[in-house]
Parts: sequence; structure tokens; C-alpha cells
Amino acid sequence: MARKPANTTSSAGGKSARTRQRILDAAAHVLSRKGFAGTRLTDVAEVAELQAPAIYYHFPSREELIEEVMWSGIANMTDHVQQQLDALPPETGPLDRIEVAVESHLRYQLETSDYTTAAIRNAGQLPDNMRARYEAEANRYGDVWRRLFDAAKREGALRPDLDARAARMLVLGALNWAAEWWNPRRGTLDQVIRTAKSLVRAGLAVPEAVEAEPMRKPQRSRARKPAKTASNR
Amino acid sequence: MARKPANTTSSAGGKSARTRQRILDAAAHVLSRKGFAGTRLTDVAEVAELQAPAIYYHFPSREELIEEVMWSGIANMTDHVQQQLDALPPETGPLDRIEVAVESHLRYQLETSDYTTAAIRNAGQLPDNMRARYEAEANRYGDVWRRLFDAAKREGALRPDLDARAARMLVLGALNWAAEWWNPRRGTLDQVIRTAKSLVRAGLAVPEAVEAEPMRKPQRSRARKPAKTASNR
DNA sequence: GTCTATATGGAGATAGAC
DNA sequence: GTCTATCTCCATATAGAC
Repeated sequence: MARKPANTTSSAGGKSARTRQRILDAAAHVLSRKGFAGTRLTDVAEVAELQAPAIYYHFPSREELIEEVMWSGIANMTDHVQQQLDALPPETGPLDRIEVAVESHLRYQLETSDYTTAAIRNAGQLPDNMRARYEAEANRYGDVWRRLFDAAKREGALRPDLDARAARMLVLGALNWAAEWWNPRRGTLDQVIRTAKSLVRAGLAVPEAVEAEPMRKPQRSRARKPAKTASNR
Repeated sequence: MARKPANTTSSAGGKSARTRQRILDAAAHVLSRKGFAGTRLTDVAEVAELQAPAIYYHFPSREELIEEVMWSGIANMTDHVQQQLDALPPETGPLDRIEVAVESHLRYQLETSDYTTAAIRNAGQLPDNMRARYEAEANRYGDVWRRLFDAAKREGALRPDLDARAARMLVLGALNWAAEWWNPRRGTLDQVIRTAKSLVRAGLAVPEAVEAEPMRKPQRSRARKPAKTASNR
């Protein structure tokens, strides 16, 4: 995951590694607030409590530093959400799984991590030469959600008038945007999560299934052309 | 709305006014893609097909140019959506009104205007001294939506487990985010709009009202403490 | 009104001391 | 490993020709 500085004699938790982490944290903080072009190394250095040239001991360039922040922001989100999904009992219904993803995403984004906010806010502003690595990881996260929606569709849990891709992206947008407006002083995170889950479930589910969805196993043979939706990234 | 250049002898549709507009359009284009700090006047000039110093004949500074793009992006959106709402028959139900706002917002944002995308993407990155005018206008737009949701709540059209403010911001987020992913080559705008309307209506409505809401008049006296939600900005 | 030429300052990056 | 000093480049902004 992490590139190590040239001097590899120090142990994994040594001073160098800790300084490097401090620089990454500071960069995520600045990046999430000032944007890609507005992120200056002097500001990063100030937050990390060192002088700007010291950053070059740990990172070869400003761009590499920023790229690592962006990449790890979305990569950690992917791992976190997937981990929560993997921990569910196998018989969990598709809408319940989506609710878990909604909660995991919001919690991670709003509670844990400047990285994710930095990634989400700046994805559209990256110069072309920095996009590749980030987009590969962003697609991995998109795939997590695509699988959730495909499963729901396959089991007939999605209302048929919904376009699966549009619905998925609209839901993700609602979650991503929360970083722009949520303020702990204006309402608890739990309140936001509860509303988001309710909104998403009711928005997606066929009316009969809203109230209480039976916890049934995925029924693969009920699918009509599963390959079709799989290509719909 | 628009500041005029020093030379006011030219008519409203004169060459100066047209050049000024070209600069604004170019700035919106660059701003929506490169972000606030990444917007360079040479890039704006290139898109507008003139030399960078010529911009200073029409705008006193880079900041004033950007501020005007941001401000007019959100101001035009507000006017557009409000206008669509005002054109509805007075007996239109609150969820139907919300659907109209959803469609107006998406159409304007995705079809018409780099300005709105520029405003939405860069709102979080504005330096403090540029925020005031933009935020005043953004609040005006927020008020349009707040009134829609307050009306829906007052008439009992919103599910009671939803937090009105959180639900409103989640819906707006879903719409705002569409600019990040929608691509006309991946699906029609109409398809996105149809899905968004369906998702929002089903997500908000009390189950009984999903299918076909009676077009009834607002019933003010049914409200419980209307002042409560009004202060919930 | 728009151009060319240029003053000014700020940011990334490097050299080399400690 | 982190610092101070410095190089270089580039963007805003101005001066002044046309």
C-alpha cells in the first residue's frame, strides 16, 4: 500500500513512518478544504508541523503526495464498506445489504476520514496524468455498489421503473454530498443515517417490500440475463 | 445583475457586452473543470479567444470574475426552478411540486449551464472573502427547497420517520452530484430524470400516497406547529 | 477594446549545512 | 531527517502602444 522512504533501516513504526503519516494526514486535511490546485506544500507543512522541504524527504513530488491521499481515501472506503458487507449473515436481503452500505459509507466519510472527503471533492479536478490510479480504485468502489444493486434487481427488490445505474449513482451522490452540508452541531450523525436509510430503502423498494422484507437467500435462477446488467457500469 | 465596464457608451448588446459574456462563459467552463485555485486567466482567455490582459478591461480582478460566475450560476438556477414552480396550477400537490423541482434542477444543471456546475463544485473551496455573496444566493435556493419540504410535511405527505432537513439535503445532493457522473452517451437525460423523480417521490412519500396522490389544495389547518419546521434551515 | 512588454510575488523544487 | 538559503518558473496585474 504505502511507498516507503529511501531509508528503510527504520522499523515500520519508526519516526520516519510517523512523520510520513503526519504529512499524509495534513495533506488530506488541506486537500479536502482547498482543492487540488489550492493545496500548497507550505500549508501542508504547517499543519504537519514541519518545514516544506522536509516533505521531499518522504515524497518525490507534490503530485505523488496528493495522488496517494486521493488513492488511499477511496481505497480505504472500499475496504471499509466491503468489510461491513462481508460480516453480514449470508441470508441478509439485498435491501438490508444496501442499507448497511449506506450506513458504512456515511459513517466512514463523516466520522473517520478527511481522506475520503478529499478524494470525493477533488476527483473531478485531477489533471489527466493523475487520474489513472485514482479511477481504478474508484471503479473498485463503484463495483461494490453495482453488485448490491444488481443483486437487488435480480431478486426483484427494485421497482422496475428505476434505471439501475441512474438510481445507484443518485444514491451515491446523496451520500457523497453529505460531506458538504453535514455539521455535527446541526443534528446527529445517527439522525442523518436513519433518514438516509429510510429514504433509500423506500426509494428503491417495490411498495410491497417496503415495510418488512423477508430475509431470503439470493435466488440466482430467477434472473433474466444477469450478464446484461453486469456490463452496465 | 451585471456590472458594466467603465465605458458605458456602447449599447446593451454591443461588442463590449458580448466580449464580457464570452469571458464569463469561458470562466465558467474552466472553473467547472479546474477548480477555483486552478482557474488561470490565460486559460480563460484562451477559451474566450483573446489575450489575458484584455480581461482586465471588463473585470477589475480575477476574483471578481470568478465571484460573478459563482453567483450567477446559483442565482440563475434559483430563478429557473422558482419560475417552473410558479407556473404550476395552485392545486398541485406537494410531492408533485417536488418532482417538478427535481426535473427543473436536473435539466438546468445538466443541459444548460457550466455556471451551475462551477458553482456547485467550487462552493466549498471559496476563500472566506468571496463567500458572502455566493452564500446569500445559495441560501435563497435552499429556501425554495425548504418551502417545498415544509409544505409536504405540513400536509402529511412526508413519512414521519424522515428528518426533514436531512432528507432535503440528501435529495439535493443526489441532484447536485449528477453533474459528476452523467454522460449523455451513457443514457438519456430523460431517463435520469424519470428515475430521480421516482426515487425521490417513493423515498419521501407515505406509502399510501406513492401511487397516485390526489391533487388537493394545501390544508393549512392540518399542520401541527408549522413554526417548528420553518426554523429548521 | 485589445494588444505586447514587463514588474512583482508566490510556489515547487534543489543544495547543502547540521 | 529536518533545516536555511536559493533557484526557477509561472500567474496576476499594470503600462502603454495601436
